[in-house]
Amino acid sequence: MRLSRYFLPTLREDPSEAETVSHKLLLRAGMIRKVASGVYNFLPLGLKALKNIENIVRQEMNRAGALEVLLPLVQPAELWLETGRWNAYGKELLRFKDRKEHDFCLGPTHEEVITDLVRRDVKSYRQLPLILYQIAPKFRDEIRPRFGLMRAREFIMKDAYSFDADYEGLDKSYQLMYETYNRIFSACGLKFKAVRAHTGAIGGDVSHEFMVLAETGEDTIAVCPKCGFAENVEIAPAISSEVYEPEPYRPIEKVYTPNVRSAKDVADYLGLPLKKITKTLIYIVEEKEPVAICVRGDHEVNEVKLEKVLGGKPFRMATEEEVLKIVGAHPGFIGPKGLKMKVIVDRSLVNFPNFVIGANKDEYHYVNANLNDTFVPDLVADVRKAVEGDLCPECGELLTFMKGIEVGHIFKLGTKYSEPMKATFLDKDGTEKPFIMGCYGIGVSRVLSATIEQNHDENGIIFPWPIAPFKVGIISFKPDFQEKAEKLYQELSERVDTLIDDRDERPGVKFKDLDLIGVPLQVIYGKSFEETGKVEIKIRRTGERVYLPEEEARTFVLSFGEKQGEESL
RNA sequence: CGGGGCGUAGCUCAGCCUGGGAGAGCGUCGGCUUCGGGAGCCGAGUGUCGGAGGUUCAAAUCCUCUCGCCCCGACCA
Repeated sequence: MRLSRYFLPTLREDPSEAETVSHKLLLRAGMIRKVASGVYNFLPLGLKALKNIENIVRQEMNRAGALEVLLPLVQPAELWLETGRWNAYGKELLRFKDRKEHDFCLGPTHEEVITDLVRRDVKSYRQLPLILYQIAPKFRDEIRPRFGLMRAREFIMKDAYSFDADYEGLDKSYQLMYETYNRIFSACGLKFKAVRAHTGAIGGDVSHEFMVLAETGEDTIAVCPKCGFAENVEIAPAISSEVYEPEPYRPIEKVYTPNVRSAKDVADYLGLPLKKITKTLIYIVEEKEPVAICVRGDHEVNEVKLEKVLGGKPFRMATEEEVLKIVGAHPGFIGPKGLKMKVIVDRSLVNFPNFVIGANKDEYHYVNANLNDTFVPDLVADVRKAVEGDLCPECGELLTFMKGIEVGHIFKLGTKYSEPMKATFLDKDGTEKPFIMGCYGIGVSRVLSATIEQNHDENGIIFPWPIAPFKVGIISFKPDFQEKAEKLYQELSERVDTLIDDRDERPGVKFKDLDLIGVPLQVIYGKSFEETGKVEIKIRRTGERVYLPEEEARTFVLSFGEKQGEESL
């Protein structure tokens, strides 16, 4: 591509609307432009990168035997009524009426549509297993779209659905997709981790998330450096490495603690370590029964675990008013002693000597509380989030924590959709059975964001070779070199996406733009070519420069690409 | 949904407190010079000051309403 004929509106300054690196760089590199909150245009450069990701995904899905389809963005309410999600799905589901006053929605996901498709035309176990996928826009009316493509309302997703005759088949399909996802993200040249995860609203019992590792990730994952254990902290068991030293028994004592509501305030006020101050949180289960949860001041309640402990019943945290009404004291002064409700304590309080609890009276706490002495809990359970210093539940090694961006999620659905939608087939034994389903998503446009979060420096994007919209950029500084640069451009263009900056711009501008848009290799016809006849090749990622005669430069570029391709597989 | 902030040239932003001429830098267009890291000089164009209403002799500026965008939070006490 000739830059003089390309549409590449790069920005020198950070747009004021962007906060995160990937958002800023996507805008500055002229890859995307905002149309509305959480809704974006893809410009030629951005689309090219997106297509590269899509094609990697497509290639690997096809290799796995999945078949590509295209499902509609607009979906009728009828299908969603069948599964009950028309009402169950919140405001994220954008609903509207057509001219005939029929209800429709924009598809945030496609389980209903695909299940409908398959139930109409798949009738026999002989047609199974079947994996269908699409790469298409989705719309979710997010509460708060943010970070550019990271959490957009309209975004590109690859979603796949597997249909099997039995659970053994589902296990196989799931395993196949798990391996395919590993191939996909490797082929993209990303550093990532597959972790066990919470199944969430989509349901099912097993799920894995694929996390691109980046400091700015919104998820935290716990990884064991020894045995390979990896889980989202949303579900990771919390096993403390701490051993509590026994302390002499001290009688419980009520102390005056004015205006200290947070655990940290109480710790500072009493001159005790934060962990000695326990927090008691009041939850309302099924909108009627209050339940108290007790954790150490340096720990946090994990609501995913809590949900399990509470038997999957719906619950929420009590409001300040409710706490006052039920307990008679404000949040911050709540404690388990004398509470007239079910009390669940985190197991980190077992054998924890002489801790502090709220006194259920404003401005007062108890010190020297002890489990089973000061109060007897109804249940001791793991209800906290795992933290630094906790141990691997499988091998006992210290866990490592890292941040990740969720780019893929795979689920076993079972019959969650096939049953209510009466999607059945005739099995070998002549009986009618619901399909056993799985679903597998990749946030394609989010992968682009995540790629940039993981691969950038102060000068701009550093695209991994497979995703780079252009692999090579050619710059020449003297009119005399133009012809030679042009010839190399022609040759390289036959093999890889090549950009030649033929604009009448100053060198600085050309360098800055090539750096900004993340072209992996820059071929420069400048000083070195004039003096020695060798072109200069700059490797964007390392800043390394090599000087080669033109012939060798050509093979260098091509073999560089192949090498990158191999490394990423 | 709660809180905060912003909306002025294509972009980044000043001007608003304390009412009176709509501005700067970058970009764009023309010219000269320059040519290895977002050059210099000369010249040119550039605006419903988000929108509506109000106060006033006079509103980007004060008041009311409204729309849009961004950030933080959505109860970890």
